[in-house]
Formats: sequence, structure tokens, C-alpha cells
Amino acid sequence: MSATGGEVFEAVAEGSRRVILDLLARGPRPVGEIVTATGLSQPNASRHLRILREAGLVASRADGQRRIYELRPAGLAELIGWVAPYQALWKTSLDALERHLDAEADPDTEREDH
Amino acid sequence: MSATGGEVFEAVAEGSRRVILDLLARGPRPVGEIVTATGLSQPNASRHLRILREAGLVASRADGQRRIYELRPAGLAELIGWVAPYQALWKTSLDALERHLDAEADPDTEREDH
DNA sequence: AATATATATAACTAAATCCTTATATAAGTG
DNA sequence: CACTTATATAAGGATTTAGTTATATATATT
Repeated sequence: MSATGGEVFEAVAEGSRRVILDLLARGPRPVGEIVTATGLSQPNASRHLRILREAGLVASRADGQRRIYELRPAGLAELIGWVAPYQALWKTSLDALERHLDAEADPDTEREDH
Repeated sequence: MSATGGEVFEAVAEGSRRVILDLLARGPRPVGEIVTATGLSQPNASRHLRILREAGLVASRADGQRRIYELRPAGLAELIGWVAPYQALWKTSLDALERHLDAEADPDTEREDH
């Protein structure tokens, strides 16, 4: 079920996989859409999706001939649990994050526009 | 200075490097202490420290023949900025993190006991 | 049934990554 | 100055990883 040791960190270390996650954060999608949205080759996308699935970050269900992938936010528990203390650390010391988030404030990059 | 693209994610993907960061979160330390505390070989520790430094996660200053390494929490901005939306996502949907944090609640693993 | 579409897997290559041993550099100590 | 201690770097091997092309599998369509 949940990844054992650092699997999540490795899954998330790859840029294309973060792009896939960001995409799925806006809602479930079939592989085909992920392929066109990311520009990855189909086999490569499938491979990244398998890695993400094995890390517990996404899940897939069949819809006819398609496989719909969806985000499993709970899979990030290990990562979030690890950063939390650091987050606390520099919330007291620095406002670097705020500056970072401001720089990233781009409407096209929004996730979950609800 | 600050890492450009995903450098932080890759730096943090490695288990030994997370151990080093967790160690430095408790305070600055010379390389020698990091070596004995982690069990890494000295050259390997130096290598991991260089990677962490280039990613902006640690900084070093000279103290005689020693190099004192210290945490730079601001270096985690990219990572924290990226997880934030997901954090929000499942704070609404799931309490998996809380359970995860409870499981990790070990006095020996505390950071920055101030 | 034959063909087309959607996804997964296999086989392979190129590049990156981690680790070790050996050596360099620089600062302390006698 | 000779020697030791602390850290960094170089060189090499072994494993891992991301990517490709080719093929398998399963579902839909005609």
C-alpha cells in the first residue's frame, strides 16, 4: 500500500512526474490526455505513471479501453511529514517561501480552480 | 545561489542526504561529526554535502581545519512551494498525514528542541 | 471476424548516480 | 620543518534511470 522507504521522494524527484501530478491535481485524466498535455511519448508516460502508482501517488481505474489516472494526495504523507519541521523552521526565520510563491503566482499554473 | 530547476528535489531524493539534513536541523556540525553520525565514508559524506550545498540546502564556513555545515531552511522553498497545494488538497479530504505524523512521533527524532 | 484505438510491457542504449580507493590541500601540533 | 588531522577532489567501477523503438494485450468499431 503505502510506500516503504523514500520511494515517494524518488518518484517526485523527476520533473516530468511532478508535471503529471500537477496535471492530475486538476482532476483525473486518461493516459492519452496526459501524453498530449506533457509531450511525453506514450510508453514513457506509462512508465512514469507506473512509478507514481507504485509510490502510491496515483491510482488508475479502467474505463473501457482507457485507464483513468487520478491523484492520491495521501501518498504524499511521507514527503509532507518530512518537510513539516523545516517548514516550521523557516516560517520563524525567513519569508523566502512567500517570495517564492509570489514568483510562482501565475494564473495558468493554478491547481484545483474550485 | 538558489537552485534553478528541480535541483532541490533531486538533492532530497537521496536517503543519506535527508539524514544529513535532519542532523543539521538540530544544529551546525563539522564534517567529522556528520561522518560518524551517519556512518558514511568521509569522501561520500563530502560529496553529499557538496550536492546539498549546490542545491542551496546547506552552507559551510571554515573553523580552523574544520568545515562547519549548517542548514539553510530557505533552500527548501521550491519543495515546500510545490507541496503546499497538495497539502491543502488532502487536509480537506484525508487525515492520513496526521496518522503518519503520529507514527513518527519519536522523541529521539525531534529536531530543534528550542 | 477484421481493423483500429488505448495502454502496457520488453529490449535496448545512453547518461546519470552512488560508492570506493587513492590522492591533494590546508590547517594544527611537536 | 616533519607529522598528523580534517576535508575535498579525482578516477574508476557498478548500478540505476530515463528515454527510445518494437511488440503485446485488451477493448471498441465496422
